[in-house]
Amino acid sequence: MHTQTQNAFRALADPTRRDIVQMLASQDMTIGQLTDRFDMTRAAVKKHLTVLSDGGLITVEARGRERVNRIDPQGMAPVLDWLRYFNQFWDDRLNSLKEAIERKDK
Amino acid sequence: MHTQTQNAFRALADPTRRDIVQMLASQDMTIGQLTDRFDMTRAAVKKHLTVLSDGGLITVEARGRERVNRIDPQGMAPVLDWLRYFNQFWDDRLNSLKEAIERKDK
DNA sequence: CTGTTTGGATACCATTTGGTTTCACATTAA
DNA sequence: TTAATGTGAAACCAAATGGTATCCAAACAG
Repeated sequence: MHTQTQNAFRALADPTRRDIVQMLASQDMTIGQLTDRFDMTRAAVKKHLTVLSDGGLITVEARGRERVNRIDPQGMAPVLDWLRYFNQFWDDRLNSLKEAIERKDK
Repeated sequence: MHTQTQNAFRALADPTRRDIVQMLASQDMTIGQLTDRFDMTRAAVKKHLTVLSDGGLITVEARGRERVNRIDPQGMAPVLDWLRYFNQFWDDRLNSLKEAIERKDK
Protein backbone atom coordinates (compact mmCIF):
# COMPACT_ATOMS: atom_id res chain seq x y z
CA MET A 1 0.00 0.00 0.00
CA HIS A 2 1.15 3.56 -0.63
CA THR A 3 0.52 4.18 3.04
CA GLN A 4 3.42 1.94 3.96
CA THR A 5 5.83 4.07 1.96
CA GLN A 6 4.49 7.21 3.58
CA ASN A 7 4.56 5.70 7.08
CA ALA A 8 8.11 4.48 6.61
CA PHE A 9 9.37 7.83 5.36
CA ARG A 10 7.54 9.61 8.13
CA ALA A 11 9.05 7.27 10.71
CA LEU A 12 12.55 8.09 9.51
CA ALA A 13 11.95 11.84 9.46
CA ASP A 14 12.63 12.29 13.18
CA PRO A 15 16.22 12.19 14.51
CA THR A 16 15.22 10.45 17.75
CA ARG A 17 13.51 7.71 15.78
CA ARG A 18 16.54 7.26 13.54
CA ASP A 19 18.65 6.96 16.68
CA ILE A 20 16.28 4.33 18.03
CA VAL A 21 16.53 2.39 14.79
CA GLN A 22 20.32 2.47 15.00
CA MET A 23 20.27 1.31 18.61
CA LEU A 24 17.90 -1.52 17.80
CA ALA A 25 20.07 -2.46 14.85
CA SER A 26 22.80 -3.55 17.23
CA GLN A 27 20.59 -4.95 19.96
CA ASP A 28 16.93 -5.64 20.76
CA MET A 29 15.72 -3.41 23.59
CA THR A 30 12.73 -2.75 25.82
CA ILE A 31 11.17 0.68 26.19
CA GLY A 32 12.83 1.03 29.57
CA GLN A 33 16.27 0.35 28.15
CA LEU A 34 15.69 2.81 25.34
CA THR A 35 14.38 5.47 27.70
CA ASP A 36 17.57 5.20 29.76
CA ARG A 37 19.52 6.35 26.71
CA PHE A 38 17.39 9.39 25.96
CA ASP A 39 16.67 12.58 27.80
CA MET A 40 12.92 12.19 27.59
CA THR A 41 10.10 10.34 29.29
CA ARG A 42 9.07 6.78 28.63
CA ALA A 43 5.79 8.05 27.20
CA ALA A 44 7.64 10.06 24.58
CA VAL A 45 9.76 7.08 23.62
CA LYS A 46 6.64 4.97 23.42
CA LYS A 47 5.12 7.38 20.92
CA HIS A 48 8.21 7.15 18.76
CA LEU A 49 8.07 3.36 18.93
CA THR A 50 4.44 3.47 17.81
CA VAL A 51 5.38 5.57 14.79
CA LEU A 52 8.24 3.19 13.98
CA SER A 53 5.87 0.26 14.30
CA ASP A 54 3.33 1.96 12.01
CA GLY A 55 6.14 2.40 9.52
CA GLY A 56 6.87 -1.30 9.68
CA LEU A 57 10.43 -0.64 10.82
CA ILE A 58 10.17 -2.49 14.12
CA THR A 59 8.20 -5.34 15.66
CA VAL A 60 7.33 -5.87 19.32
CA GLU A 61 7.34 -9.17 21.15
CA ALA A 62 5.78 -9.53 24.59
CA ARG A 63 7.99 -11.40 27.03
CA GLY A 64 6.53 -11.52 30.49
CA ARG A 65 5.80 -7.96 31.50
CA GLU A 66 8.45 -6.71 29.12
CA ARG A 67 8.06 -5.75 25.47
CA VAL A 68 11.10 -6.45 23.35
CA ASN A 69 11.43 -4.05 20.45
CA ARG A 70 13.17 -5.51 17.45
CA ILE A 71 14.18 -3.97 14.15
CA ASP A 72 12.44 -5.27 11.03
CA PRO A 73 14.76 -4.91 8.02
CA GLN A 74 11.88 -5.66 5.67
CA GLY A 75 10.22 -2.42 6.70
CA MET A 76 12.93 -0.50 4.91
CA ALA A 77 11.94 -2.01 1.58
CA PRO A 78 9.39 0.68 0.59
CA VAL A 79 11.99 3.37 1.21
CA LEU A 80 14.62 1.56 -0.82
CA ASP A 81 12.11 0.86 -3.57
CA TRP A 82 11.29 4.52 -3.82
CA LEU A 83 14.95 5.46 -3.93
CA ARG A 84 15.59 2.83 -6.55
CA TYR A 85 13.38 4.79 -8.91
CA PHE A 86 16.27 7.22 -9.21
CA ASN A 87 18.75 4.47 -9.65
CA GLN A 88 16.78 3.49 -12.72
CA PHE A 89 16.50 7.07 -13.87
CA TRP A 90 20.18 7.81 -13.57
CA ASP A 91 21.14 4.54 -15.14
CA ASP A 92 18.90 5.38 -18.08
CA ARG A 93 20.57 8.73 -18.52
CA LEU A 94 23.98 7.18 -18.22
CA ASN A 95 23.03 4.59 -20.79
CA SER A 96 21.76 7.29 -23.13
CA LEU A 97 25.03 9.08 -22.77
CA LYS A 98 26.95 5.91 -23.40
CA GLU A 99 24.92 5.13 -26.47
CA ALA A 100 25.40 8.63 -27.77
CA ILE A 101 29.12 8.26 -27.40
CA GLU A 102 29.09 4.90 -29.11
CA ARG A 103 27.10 6.25 -32.03
CA LYS A 104 29.55 9.06 -32.35
CA ASP A 105 32.41 6.58 -32.51
CA LYS A 106 30.97 4.89 -35.52
CA MET B 1 21.60 22.60 14.65
CA HIS B 2 19.89 21.10 11.67
CA THR B 3 22.17 18.73 9.91
CA GLN B 4 21.93 18.01 6.24
CA THR B 5 20.82 14.47 6.99
CA GLN B 6 17.90 15.70 9.03
CA ASN B 7 16.86 18.24 6.39
CA ALA B 8 17.01 15.63 3.67
CA PHE B 9 14.94 13.09 5.60
CA ARG B 10 12.46 15.77 6.54
CA ALA B 11 12.16 16.83 2.91
CA LEU B 12 11.33 13.30 1.83
CA ALA B 13 8.75 12.78 4.58
CA ASP B 14 5.94 14.49 2.69
CA PRO B 15 4.21 12.72 -0.23
CA THR B 16 3.77 15.92 -2.23
CA ARG B 17 7.47 16.62 -1.96
CA ARG B 18 8.35 13.10 -3.06
CA ASP B 19 6.05 13.59 -6.04
CA ILE B 20 7.81 16.83 -6.86
CA VAL B 21 11.18 15.10 -6.69
CA GLN B 22 9.96 12.43 -9.08
CA MET B 23 8.55 14.99 -11.49
CA LEU B 24 11.81 16.93 -11.46
CA ALA B 25 13.72 13.73 -11.99
CA SER B 26 12.27 13.43 -15.47
CA GLN B 27 12.25 17.12 -16.31
CA ASP B 28 13.32 20.48 -14.88
CA MET B 29 10.28 22.61 -14.09
CA THR B 30 9.30 26.08 -12.95
CA ILE B 31 7.07 26.57 -9.95
CA GLY B 32 4.23 27.46 -12.30
CA GLN B 33 4.54 24.21 -14.19
CA LEU B 34 4.63 22.27 -10.95
CA THR B 35 1.60 24.08 -9.58
CA ASP B 36 -0.38 23.11 -12.69
CA ARG B 37 0.09 19.47 -11.74
CA PHE B 38 -1.10 19.79 -8.15
CA ASP B 39 -4.38 20.71 -6.56
CA MET B 40 -2.91 23.41 -4.38
CA THR B 41 -1.81 27.02 -4.60
CA ARG B 42 1.51 28.25 -5.86
CA ALA B 43 2.36 29.43 -2.35
CA ALA B 44 1.97 25.89 -1.01
CA VAL B 45 4.17 24.47 -3.77
CA LYS B 46 6.71 27.17 -3.07
CA LYS B 47 6.89 26.10 0.57
CA HIS B 48 7.55 22.52 -0.48
CA LEU B 49 10.27 23.70 -2.85
CA THR B 50 11.89 25.62 -0.02
CA VAL B 51 11.94 22.51 2.16
CA LEU B 52 13.39 20.49 -0.71
CA SER B 53 16.01 23.15 -1.26
CA ASP B 54 16.89 23.16 2.45
CA GLY B 55 17.28 19.41 2.19
CA GLY B 56 19.72 19.86 -0.67
CA LEU B 57 17.53 17.81 -2.99
CA ILE B 58 16.95 20.54 -5.57
CA THR B 59 18.66 23.64 -6.88
CA VAL B 60 17.06 26.72 -8.43
CA GLU B 61 18.38 28.64 -11.38
CA ALA B 62 17.01 32.05 -12.29
CA ARG B 63 16.31 32.44 -16.01
CA GLY B 64 14.66 35.72 -16.86
CA ARG B 65 11.61 36.00 -14.65
CA GLU B 66 11.39 32.25 -14.36
CA ARG B 67 13.09 30.04 -11.79
CA VAL B 68 13.98 26.61 -13.03
CA ASN B 69 13.87 23.96 -10.33
CA ARG B 70 16.30 21.14 -10.89
CA ILE B 71 16.90 17.96 -8.96
CA ASP B 72 20.27 17.61 -7.21
CA PRO B 73 21.22 13.94 -6.97
CA GLN B 74 23.98 14.75 -4.51
CA GLY B 75 21.37 15.73 -1.97
CA MET B 76 20.30 12.11 -1.69
CA ALA B 77 23.74 11.10 -0.44
CA PRO B 78 23.13 11.77 3.29
CA VAL B 79 20.01 9.63 3.15
CA LEU B 80 21.81 6.79 1.44
CA ASP B 81 24.74 7.14 3.81
CA TRP B 82 22.48 6.81 6.79
CA LEU B 83 20.64 3.82 5.39
CA ARG B 84 23.90 2.14 4.52
CA TYR B 85 25.42 2.85 7.91
CA PHE B 86 22.60 1.40 9.93
CA ASN B 87 21.88 -1.80 8.10
CA GLN B 88 24.45 -4.10 6.62
CA PHE B 89 21.83 -6.34 5.03
CA TRP B 90 21.05 -3.77 2.38
CA ASP B 91 24.60 -2.85 1.54
CA ASP B 92 24.52 -4.25 -1.96
CA ARG B 93 21.36 -2.44 -3.00
CA LEU B 94 22.41 0.78 -1.35
CA ASN B 95 25.85 0.69 -2.86
CA SER B 96 24.41 0.47 -6.35
CA LEU B 97 22.30 3.54 -5.66
CA LYS B 98 25.19 5.46 -4.22
CA GLU B 99 27.52 4.59 -7.05
CA ALA B 100 24.95 5.66 -9.60
CA ILE B 101 24.74 9.05 -7.92
CA GLU B 102 28.47 9.44 -7.66
CA ARG B 103 28.91 8.58 -11.31
CA LYS B 104 26.36 11.14 -12.33
CA ASP B 105 28.06 13.83 -10.24
CA LYS B 106 31.18 13.63 -12.34
C1' DC C 1 4.51 53.35 -20.85
C1' DT C 2 0.97 49.98 -19.68
C1' DG C 3 -0.54 45.78 -18.69
C1' DT C 4 0.30 40.84 -18.02
C1' DT C 5 2.90 37.05 -16.56
C1' DT C 6 5.86 34.74 -13.21
C1' DG C 7 7.26 34.37 -8.85
C1' DG C 8 8.32 35.68 -3.72
C1' DA C 9 6.62 37.21 1.13
C1' DT C 10 3.63 37.73 4.71
C1' DA C 11 -0.18 36.99 7.76
C1' DC C 12 -3.33 33.85 9.15
C1' DC C 13 -5.63 29.20 10.10
C1' DA C 14 -6.44 24.15 11.37
C1' DT C 15 -4.13 20.06 12.21
C1' DT C 16 -0.19 17.31 13.43
C1' DT C 17 3.75 16.51 16.13
C1' DG C 18 6.75 15.80 20.00
C1' DG C 19 6.77 16.32 24.44
C1' DT C 20 4.82 16.16 29.46
C1' DT C 21 1.99 14.58 33.54
C1' DT C 22 -0.96 11.43 35.47
C1' DC C 23 -3.37 7.29 36.10
C1' DA C 24 -4.35 2.35 35.32
C1' DC C 25 -3.04 -2.50 34.46
C1' DA C 26 -0.29 -6.71 34.52
C1' DT C 27 3.59 -9.31 35.97
C1' DT C 28 7.32 -10.37 39.05
C1' DA C 29 9.47 -10.30 43.76
C1' DA C 30 9.28 -10.30 48.87
C1' DT D 1 -0.87 -10.67 49.91
C1' DT D 2 1.64 -6.67 49.22
C1' DA D 3 5.01 -3.98 47.01
C1' DA D 4 7.82 -2.94 43.18
C1' DT D 5 8.53 -3.07 38.25
C1' DG D 6 7.43 -2.51 33.23
C1' DT D 7 4.29 -0.86 30.33
C1' DG D 8 0.10 1.36 28.02
C1' DA D 9 -3.25 5.16 27.52
C1' DA D 10 -5.35 9.56 27.99
C1' DA D 11 -5.48 14.52 28.60
C1' DC D 12 -3.06 18.40 27.79
C1' DC D 13 0.38 21.84 25.77
C1' DA D 14 3.64 24.55 22.71
C1' DA D 15 5.62 24.45 18.41
C1' DA D 16 5.94 22.87 13.74
C1' DT D 17 3.51 21.76 9.50
C1' DG D 18 0.70 22.23 5.37
C1' DG D 19 -2.41 24.87 3.55
C1' DT D 20 -4.90 29.50 2.18
C1' DA D 21 -5.56 34.45 0.73
C1' DT D 22 -3.44 38.66 -0.23
C1' DC D 23 -0.17 41.87 -1.58
C1' DC D 24 4.16 43.12 -3.84
C1' DA D 25 8.24 43.05 -7.22
C1' DA D 26 10.43 42.05 -11.47
C1' DA D 27 10.56 40.87 -16.27
C1' DC D 28 8.36 40.40 -20.65
C1' DA D 29 4.86 41.81 -24.53
C1' DG D 30 1.99 45.17 -26.77
